[in-house]
Amino acid sequence: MAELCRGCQNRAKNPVCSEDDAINKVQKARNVSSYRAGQTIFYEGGQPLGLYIIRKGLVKLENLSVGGESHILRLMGPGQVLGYRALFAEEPYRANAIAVEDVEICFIPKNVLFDEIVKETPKVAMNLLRQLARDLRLAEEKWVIQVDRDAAERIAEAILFLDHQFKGQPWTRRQIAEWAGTTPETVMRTLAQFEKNGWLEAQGRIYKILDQEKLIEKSQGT
Amino acid sequence: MAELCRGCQNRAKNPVCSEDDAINKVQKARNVSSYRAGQTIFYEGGQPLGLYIIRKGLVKLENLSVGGESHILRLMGPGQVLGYRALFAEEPYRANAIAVEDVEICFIPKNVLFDEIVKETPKVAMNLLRQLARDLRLAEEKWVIQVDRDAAERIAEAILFLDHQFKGQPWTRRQIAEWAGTTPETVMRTLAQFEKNGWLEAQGRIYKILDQEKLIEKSQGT
DNA sequence: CGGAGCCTTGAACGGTTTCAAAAGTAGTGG
DNA sequence: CCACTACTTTTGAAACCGTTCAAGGCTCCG
Repeated sequence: MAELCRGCQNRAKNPVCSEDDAINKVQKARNVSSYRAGQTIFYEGGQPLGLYIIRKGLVKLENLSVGGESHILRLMGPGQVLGYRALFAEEPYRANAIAVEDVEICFIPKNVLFDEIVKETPKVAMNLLRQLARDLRLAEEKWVIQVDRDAAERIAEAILFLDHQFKGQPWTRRQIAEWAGTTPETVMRTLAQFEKNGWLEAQGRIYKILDQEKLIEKSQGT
Repeated sequence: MAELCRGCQNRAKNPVCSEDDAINKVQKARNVSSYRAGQTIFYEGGQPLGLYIIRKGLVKLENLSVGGESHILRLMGPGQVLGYRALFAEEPYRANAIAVEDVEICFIPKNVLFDEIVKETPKVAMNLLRQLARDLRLAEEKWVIQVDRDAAERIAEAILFLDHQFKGQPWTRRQIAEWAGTTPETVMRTLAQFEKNGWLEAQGRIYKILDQEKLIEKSQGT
């Protein structure tokens, strides 16, 4: 049995649960469920029925192009919300949400969220606006980086981001490539170079940053 | 003297003014001003003091990279809002807003918008959430397109977008390049090719689409 | 034990950028 | 109104970065 929302250690990180005025309504309406690593939480094309809040584990939002290549749009960990973009845009999902590890998730149905929580708690609305506005900055930054940084610079950026947001998490070369907008081969060669420079150390799929300064310098175009 | 907000033909297109419950507050608080083509409305690094609504003309949001290259992040026309991302993110502006043509703009101060409009009119909050969520989709799509379409495909996409959103507007090769994430030379050569194919016709800086089907096909990677 | 997917390296190809140069165009200020 | 300046348009040629293809060995899971 899941504990009460009030005691949840993820409350503070989250635009909905963090407000005392809303927490009782969340408690009543929420629905907890689990997914194993690799399982899909929602599919591209599906209609959003509510909002997900990650309680434990890591989720990736992946977009499949016509050629079959996969791109990672966003990564979310404990305390972060999921599935809100399509919900508020009143559009179908445009990406697959896939559990990278075993995951536990709270679900809040759309009508409760809209009619009881957002409408009656302006602070939640402001929090969600802040969240979307910051995601928009990140997405626009990602495009600019894709346009005028070369592959090595983007990979340095990716390593720094992944280490900062999800420290100690293992990543395959392919996942890093799907995040950085390049190929696994290029990630391979570039990371080997970074290791030779003494900027980081790879233990299997876990990377340890040895010289953050140099990586930041590289990521910003020398 | 500016006419009353109720009679403004841009009301419907706009997340704030479209709601009857809010329009009187907007009318009282707004401030109309004008900018000549080429003038800057706000600067990267500045603190947002409120929200802009474009009444007339075209505005570009441009990001300058360290190398001095300029990238167009967003383009806004009459009825669209401007400066809301930084405002709701509680961050400084991350781009310059520059008038592409002569422009007239309504300004609504932050405190009125937050305390009197958004807080008291949940529909405005929902409209703004929808707007941001859709911008986020566009930004993420733009990144994916940048990653796995080649330059010609991106330029086809750009021409279709610009024609759809801002029909009859003149564009320099450089502006198209800054939108499509490539160089003016590549835009030049590609558009010449499109003309030779009979897909479009250039009259100076204004482009007329002759074969939309073929351009759509090209933009999606043949 | 078998297979799927990942890691790793090499070599070649090709699309885009970069550099350069000349002509056209638009806007500014005297 | 003209001249000057700055920017755009246009085309050519060369260099280069990163992808693509290929092949071997690896690990992990069923």
